[in-house]
Amino acid sequence: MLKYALLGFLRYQPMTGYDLEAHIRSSTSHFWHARLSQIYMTLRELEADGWVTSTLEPQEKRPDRRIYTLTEIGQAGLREWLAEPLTERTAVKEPLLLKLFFAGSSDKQTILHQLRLQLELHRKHLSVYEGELPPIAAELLQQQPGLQADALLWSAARDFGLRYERLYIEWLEDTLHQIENQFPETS
Amino acid sequence: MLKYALLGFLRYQPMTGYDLEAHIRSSTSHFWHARLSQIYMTLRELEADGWVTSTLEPQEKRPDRRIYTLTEIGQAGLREWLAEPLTERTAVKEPLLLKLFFAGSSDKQTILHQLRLQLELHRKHLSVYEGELPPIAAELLQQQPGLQADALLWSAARDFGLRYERLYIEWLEDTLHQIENQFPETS
DNA sequence: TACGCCATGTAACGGGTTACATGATTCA
DNA sequence: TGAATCATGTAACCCGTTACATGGCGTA
Repeated sequence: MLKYALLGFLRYQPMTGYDLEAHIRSSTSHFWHARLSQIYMTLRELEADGWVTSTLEPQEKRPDRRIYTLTEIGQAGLREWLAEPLTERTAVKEPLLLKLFFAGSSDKQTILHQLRLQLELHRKHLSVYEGELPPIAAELLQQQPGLQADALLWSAARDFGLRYERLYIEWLEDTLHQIENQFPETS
Repeated sequence: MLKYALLGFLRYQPMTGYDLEAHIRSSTSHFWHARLSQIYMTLRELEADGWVTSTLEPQEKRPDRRIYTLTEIGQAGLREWLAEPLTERTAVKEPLLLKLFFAGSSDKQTILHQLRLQLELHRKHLSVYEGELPPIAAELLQQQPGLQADALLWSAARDFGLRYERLYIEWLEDTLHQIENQFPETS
């Protein structure tokens, strides 16, 4: 699926793998992320399949920049993927819940400690998240008018992320209270 | 991580891979799932590491049942994992959001259609979910008293799943309205 | 002086999915 | 008659992570 994220960003403008990573981090990372190494590998594969082409821009005292451009074939591939509906819901995989589920014989304080740590992490994340109006996306909007439709979808995706973080925090708070009050003390 | 789910269930009683799959499906599947093939492979690995042992229970006209039992080493491994806190939040990976994010140049009706399909899937899932009081877990509770602490945690995990589904549905409804009203018609 | 940014990649490994293979029993 | 349940597994593949390798520039 990463390949479609890359194609999606390349539709706006040609870019390097490094640039793509920055775009992903600053705008889709709340629902889709990737490591640089994987981005570089995937770009190679896309090029091998003819979905993108690359040119080398020489640089001194720094590795040459390899700039990727979307081809006709790549555009068609992206369009096809976009048109294809997802016919299943995506299953959740949440390690914290797995651990909590089996923690019945753990020490009460250990469980509370773990949940409080997660609460802290999620609160921090939410506050960062709330503070950002995705800067790279904003830049794109200024450069290219006619992306209002895109902007609407971007904000819908962002909204999901915010709601999710709030849910997570509320659930942690409620669960902490429940465990504080109802979980048996270790005897 | 699957291995800890298997150990977690084996702590209650010895079981076959097939049984474990049923337990997972009926109680953790909303936040952790696995295919049978993966379960069988993982059990082999656990046995090779000495975390479980297995005995063959002969059956006629059906493959023999291989019953797995948790060892001391396995119990210690599980305990250790339970004590280890998760020091990061788990990143979300949601294909629907990725697709939506890049759908700016798609046809309005195509987008609406995809979101409506997801809404249907999530509503169906929620109604099934709300209807189930995990039967296998309930059985365990009857057989083994002293699992009230476990039951509290099970219901907390279940609660997360329910909230998540409700959030997803609300977000889909809101997003559908927004797109219906504000997304430009394809000209 | 040390950390973060820029900029590219390779190699080994891990976890998970899909497809394949077998086949009787039970229930609608 | 056909689908679901019981019951086990193997092999190929795919996606992703971690670790390794290189190294100058700007800034605190």
